[in-house]
Amino acid sequence: MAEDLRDKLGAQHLPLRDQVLAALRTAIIDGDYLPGERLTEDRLAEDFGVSRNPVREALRVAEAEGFVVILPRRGAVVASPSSGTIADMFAVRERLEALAARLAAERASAADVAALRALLDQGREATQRQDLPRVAELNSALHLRILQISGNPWLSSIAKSLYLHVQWVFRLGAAERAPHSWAEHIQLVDAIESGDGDRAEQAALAHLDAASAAAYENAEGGYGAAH
Amino acid sequence: MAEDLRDKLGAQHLPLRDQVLAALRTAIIDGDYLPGERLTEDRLAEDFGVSRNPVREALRVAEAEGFVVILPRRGAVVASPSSGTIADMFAVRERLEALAARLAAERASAADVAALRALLDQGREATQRQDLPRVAELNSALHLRILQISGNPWLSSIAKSLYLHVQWVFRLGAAERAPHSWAEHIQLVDAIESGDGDRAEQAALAHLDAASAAAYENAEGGYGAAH
DNA sequence: TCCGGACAAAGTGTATACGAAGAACAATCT
DNA sequence: AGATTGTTCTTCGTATACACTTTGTCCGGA
Repeated sequence: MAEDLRDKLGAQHLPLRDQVLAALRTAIIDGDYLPGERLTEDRLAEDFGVSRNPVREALRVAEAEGFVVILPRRGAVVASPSSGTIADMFAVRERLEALAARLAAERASAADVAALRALLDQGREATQRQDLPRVAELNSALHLRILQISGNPWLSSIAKSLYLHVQWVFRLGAAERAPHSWAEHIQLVDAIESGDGDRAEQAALAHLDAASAAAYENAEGGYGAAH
Repeated sequence: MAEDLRDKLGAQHLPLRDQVLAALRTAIIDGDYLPGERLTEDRLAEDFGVSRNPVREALRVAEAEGFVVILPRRGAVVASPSSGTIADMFAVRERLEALAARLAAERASAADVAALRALLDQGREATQRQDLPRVAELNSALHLRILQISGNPWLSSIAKSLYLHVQWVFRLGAAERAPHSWAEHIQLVDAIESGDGDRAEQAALAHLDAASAAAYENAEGGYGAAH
């Protein structure tokens, strides 16, 4: 048993615990494991075809990242993001991405800007094709790229983590909302290219405000689970 | 062997891994383990008087928190914060604590303000006594309290983590710089009490700017290690 | 019926041992 | 000297064992 998944995972030469962590994260984000669901070590070990050790190590990190909650002597359960934390997450993201936009504007090379423009083009195209999953993917890619261009590793890693959680909440809320106006993205990249930090920061703030409003409205109904 | 430390740690009923993690963190922050130093599992297990399992789990979390770097098949070494990351950390902290100050101003209860005032008093007193360690401790307590009052768990946990790293860098830089002007703290608490979010945010920014400048100047000489 | 305690089951927390594989370093050989 | 080969250290993953908690169940008695 368990050979099937192990082979699938074991193809690469990454430590198993990292593969388990990645698999666990995506399983949670994709809703395969729902908020409140119990994650016993044995069960996860079997699901991923590994022994308890890699699972345990992955669980500790997942806890630190906020995807699971571990109760002493009781084990792990999938965390339950409440609608309160959506607002909290966006409040933090807004500050962080505004800073990222400013730094990116101040530091972006021509190649950086070109890469952003390329993403913008692909996004426009995907939007026309109504390929929503692809648009969402490009949306993430754009934001992550700006983070990277900012050159601040702390900013980058923290915002990346927040971004994952935002995606998680979105997935749970069934509504696959049409990703927020691509026009805002264009203004943001324009601002970054101009090298004007203030302008870039304002553009980021405006974008995040709009996204936050939409997200909050979308999630208002509640998104199941979470007892 | 190892019974001595185990007894010391095992007094409470927290999972061993958490105790190991806490001990590891403080050991790194206090400079007992220096940047670049190699941390083999066996060695840590012996140092803390536990088996390798809790150590491994603690190491993974410590890696996620940025205190150690794990090289596949090579093991863990204490991370080496460079002077570049000091500036990066302060850039993020500035945004985050500004937000925290604003939220705290908007949400602080009378009891919250009273608690802050109490810390302020103790700080003034400790400053007069020239009890620098105590002042540093109160300084942390004040910032952490404001974070907590902000009521945003994401903000709180992220900033807390950043704060630990800032302390770490400070400890490494031998100079136990006189903690930045307590007067700035008073202005910050005044602003929070007033309930004026803008004013609180400005006060936080001013404080962080000053602290950042001092820290950067202090660390400029370089603080050993960091290859 | 409802309460309370004994009892069993499940699962975590920790320790230990073992084998495989990678990395670093020393010794050896050409 | 330079390349190659071994040796050693250590991580990585597996397996196993066992104590201890928590939880749930069952049963007898008020």
